[in-house]
Amino acid sequence: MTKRHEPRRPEGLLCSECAAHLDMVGRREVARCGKSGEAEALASLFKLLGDPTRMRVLLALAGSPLCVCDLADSLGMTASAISHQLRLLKRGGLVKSEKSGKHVCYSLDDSHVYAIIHPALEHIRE
Amino acid sequence: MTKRHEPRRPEGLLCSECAAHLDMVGRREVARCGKSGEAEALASLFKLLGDPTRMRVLLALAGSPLCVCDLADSLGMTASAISHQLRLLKRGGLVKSEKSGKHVCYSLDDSHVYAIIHPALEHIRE
DNA sequence: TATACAGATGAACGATTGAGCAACTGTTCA
DNA sequence: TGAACAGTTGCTCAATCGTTCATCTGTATA
Repeated sequence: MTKRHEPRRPEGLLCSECAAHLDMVGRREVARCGKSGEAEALASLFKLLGDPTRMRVLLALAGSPLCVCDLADSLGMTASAISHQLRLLKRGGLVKSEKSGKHVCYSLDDSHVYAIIHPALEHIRE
Repeated sequence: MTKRHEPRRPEGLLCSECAAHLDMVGRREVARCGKSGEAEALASLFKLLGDPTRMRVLLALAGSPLCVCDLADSLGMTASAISHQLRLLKRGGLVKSEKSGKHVCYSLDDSHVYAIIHPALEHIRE
């Protein structure tokens, strides 16, 4: 006989009640904001996420905070290119930086990033 | 004495248990996918969302399905411009179309769209 | 102080892209 | 049939964007 325990929830899924709630609230609020001028702000946020280099930077930082040269090494790009993109990500409030001696350590600034990327991941996996 | 009822949940928020679960799973999965080649697919999905015209189209369609000329009217653009963007959105699996006589009716193709836009909305509202 | 390294920044180049125009297809209605 | 309308598509152009290169600042080490 199996022991009584918390019901196992499939990874990445919410309980049906919460999923329905999230879905309903999401639809209503998304449809409503079409009337106000938030479309442009949304678009520029997504544009920030819509570049392969910047996305790879964000995913790397989702693993752990990294300095510019580590990012450049692991992505196989110049530090200059990475620095340019980090500047945009920082201006958009997606990453923050902390100076420590000669290095500058970057990390994600906003847990919303996970909440945005995760459903997108489910979309591209169809 | 107040009647016993479902606890009122603030709009747009999940119960704390589900929120924590979603957050945890989100972080883990997002960090992990950095290693596989999904960054490019994610970026091209977000690039699709990263244009003001396309975002306004999506938000309009979140309200209700619309034909091209209605979209063009309500957004103050030519049908050609809208059609060009709808083509991209359709190719990306974000909208679907249904022909009905002279008109072509477009609607959102994926409920993930809400799940992606909603947290983004919370981000830009800080 | 001199050297080396991490990072930032501005200019410039090549590539991409959104919108407009014109031409075209397909449907409706007189 | 023919006119009118809805929508699509190829072409073009101006604007935007990402990367590279050269240069500059600031910090650590010899």
